[in-house]
Amino acid sequence: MPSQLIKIESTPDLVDQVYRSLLDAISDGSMVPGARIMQEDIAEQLAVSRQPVLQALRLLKKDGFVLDAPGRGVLVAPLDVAWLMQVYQVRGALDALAAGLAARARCQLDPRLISHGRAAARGNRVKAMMAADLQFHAAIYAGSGNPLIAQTAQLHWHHIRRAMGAVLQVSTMRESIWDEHDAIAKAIADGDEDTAETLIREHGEDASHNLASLLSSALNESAPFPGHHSLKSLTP
Amino acid sequence: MPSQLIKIESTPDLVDQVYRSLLDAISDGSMVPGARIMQEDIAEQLAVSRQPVLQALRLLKKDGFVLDAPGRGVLVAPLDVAWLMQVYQVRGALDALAAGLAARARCQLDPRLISHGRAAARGNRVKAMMAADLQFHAAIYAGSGNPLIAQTAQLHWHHIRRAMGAVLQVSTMRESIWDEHDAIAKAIADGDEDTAETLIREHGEDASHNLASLLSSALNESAPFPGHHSLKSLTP
DNA sequence: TTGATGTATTCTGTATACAGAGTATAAAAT
DNA sequence: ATTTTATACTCTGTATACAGAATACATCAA
Repeated sequence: MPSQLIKIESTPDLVDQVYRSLLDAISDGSMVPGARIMQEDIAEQLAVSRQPVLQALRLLKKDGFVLDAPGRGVLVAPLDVAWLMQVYQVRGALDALAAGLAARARCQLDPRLISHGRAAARGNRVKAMMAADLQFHAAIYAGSGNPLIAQTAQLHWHHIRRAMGAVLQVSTMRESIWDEHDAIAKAIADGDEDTAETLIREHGEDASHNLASLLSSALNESAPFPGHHSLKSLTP
Repeated sequence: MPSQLIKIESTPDLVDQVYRSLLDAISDGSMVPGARIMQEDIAEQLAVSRQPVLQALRLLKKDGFVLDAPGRGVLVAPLDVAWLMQVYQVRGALDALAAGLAARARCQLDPRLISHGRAAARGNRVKAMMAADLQFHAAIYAGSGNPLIAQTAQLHWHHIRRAMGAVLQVSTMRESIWDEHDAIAKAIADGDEDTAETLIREHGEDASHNLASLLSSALNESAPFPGHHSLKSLTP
């Protein structure tokens, strides 16, 4: 018998790679909301044929990141405050569910999530803040024991990330959210379902209102400037 | 100015049509759980090329209706009680959210939904019962004013429909659920958010437990019999 | 008869080719 | 100069063609 062999991981599918590349580019704002997407351009930039691009675009359409523009292919979905609020509502419900389940399981979240989060909040790198925030919430999803929650909410986070990137205000990520996170983690560890659900619900509503006001004012003043398509290459 | 013209509806996309056809076939059980899917077969049955089939399968994979079978394409997702429970959990949260929002809007559900539901429950056509059930819940989604809820939950209903079809027991749909529906509708109309959420939550948990026990016993006894692929034609 | 190895088949994923729909441009008429 | 019409171009969706990977079968050896 040969010594332990490392299992080979599944084929990196071109469609998946294109999907991720586009999702990233849209989420981080390098593909401007409202910009028209041309399959051939994307295909050329990523050095693949139009086929995988076509399929990836269809997946993104299902997720709401691109919209049909009947006569002229697809568009990067414009930022829409109403839509964002709907996303927040659903994510709030999922967060509450996950927090309750995690509390029932008396899940111990890694304390470093919070300390790292505080550190990021003290800095001024918005991306790091958002990443830490997501990591904390993702830990709750994982702790819920229901992978469907994470799968669904993960997509919502991309929408939120996009909106946050649009309002590049550092204030969006005030440090106090980590006090809230701390309280939530404690409630979960104590197995206090009701408190965990209530806290995370309020937490989500705060974030929602906060982003709504920032975004709606930002959308009104900013004149949208034309596309600066730039995708990361598939082969890093 | 020409007189009112009826707007022409968007192109019936082949991919969408294949997607719906497959989703229907999987949901109603005519494509057996665990059966292997061959693109060429599907393409031939629907009289299209493999291309739209390929894309539709990828969408279905994202939804969890088909699974990757690394070396051999895709499989109709086997019925899995644990997975179903997770679906029910998420749907429960969405239902509660929708019911609360609908109550806040003091939404008046069409009373015929319930009377028709009772009529169906007295009959013995399982499909009609499930349809009435879905219609009631869909009305709540619509009443919530948040289309994202409906979009997400709708997929879950297909999973549930599939599981219900597998346990063809009429008892699954006892008439008493329409008493529960009635109470929920009243709470919504009265604007009583808490009651509506609580009632629909219990309602969902009952259904979940009910289906879980039926399904797990059914899965243990039934010897799965080989595929009887049969798809509805694209052009009816 | 059982096991292993080589070959052929099958099926998927990607690329290329083709046809149709729509838009924009240019030319012509008022 | 403005409006209308015709032509060319662009881009999408679908079909076909191609190459690689995996499986199943058959052949051969023990």
